[in-house]
Amino acid sequence: MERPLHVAERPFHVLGNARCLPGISLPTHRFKAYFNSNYSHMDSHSTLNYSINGDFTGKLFTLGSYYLRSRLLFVSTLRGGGREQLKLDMNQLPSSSEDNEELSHGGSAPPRKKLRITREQSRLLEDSFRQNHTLNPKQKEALAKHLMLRPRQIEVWFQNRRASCGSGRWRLPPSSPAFPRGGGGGGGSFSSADAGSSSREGRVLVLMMKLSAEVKSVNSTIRSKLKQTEMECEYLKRWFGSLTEQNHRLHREVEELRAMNVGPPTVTSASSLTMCPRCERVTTAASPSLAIPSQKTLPPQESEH
DNA sequence: CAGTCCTAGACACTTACTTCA
DNA sequence: GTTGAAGTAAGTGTCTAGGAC
Repeated sequence: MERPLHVAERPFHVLGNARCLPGISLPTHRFKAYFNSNYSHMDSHSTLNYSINGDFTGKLFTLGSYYLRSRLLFVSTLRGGGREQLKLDMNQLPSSSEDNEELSHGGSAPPRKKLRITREQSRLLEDSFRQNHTLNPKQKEALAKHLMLRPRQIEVWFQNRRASCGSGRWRLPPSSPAFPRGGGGGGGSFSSADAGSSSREGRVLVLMMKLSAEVKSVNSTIRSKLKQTEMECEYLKRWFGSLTEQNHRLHREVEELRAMNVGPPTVTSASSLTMCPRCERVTTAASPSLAIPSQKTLPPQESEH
């Protein structure tokens, strides 16, 4: 069943964007990333041939789009001018025992499991990161093989690692130590190679300046958030004061009405109340001017004081 | 050569899982 | 045992460079 396809056949040529499909959809490169990540032991082209049968093989050119839901691959094709959707059950793919284990969840998306990278893996990744903050595909593949991880996991680790040391806005020199992270992993110590460097002081100085700038930035963020919280607190205090005052006023009115002793209170029957669907105000049919603000009424604005 | 389409990689932001106090 | 915070693997949306046509 499996046969290598000529490159010119371009089985994954997408005529439309996968995003045009409803539900969970993947653009092409994401689908490939997913496939390579989870089915790296198989060739994606031949897998499609295997799964969809020989009849479909000839139609691979006309793939419209595809998307994944759980482990189901939906392939939208363009046959005879009309759209047709094929459902490819990945459960039927020849897969490893690990995959089969994951797939035994009755079709629903399995709970997201979190991989914990071992210390040794982390150390090697840190070493690699220290040498280069980005990986080319070959390096990624080699590292993945060496660490017994999926290439996608290496990719994600490097992305997160870059993000954790300055969001990629600035880069450490290739031989500089990575930032130490909470909980360790040994990322913060100099290697023997660094110790022998003649420009070590200079790099340390640069690193300290960058750290200082980062600290200033973080402090600034904290200050602005604190300021915002203070303003919100002040606002809520004023609102509370306003409501308290309103409450007192209403109590006084009730007392005054009781003092007037105007006979039995006239209770408005529920049937005579109407609610405006737009402003959600409850009014009586007789006196729409006595509108009662609903609970969704916004708190008083700054300008009201 | 310019324009268009597609791919793949990167980043920012977010979510969700795990660990630990 | 429970809970909340912190750390972090992974998901998602978007942008961009580069190659093919």
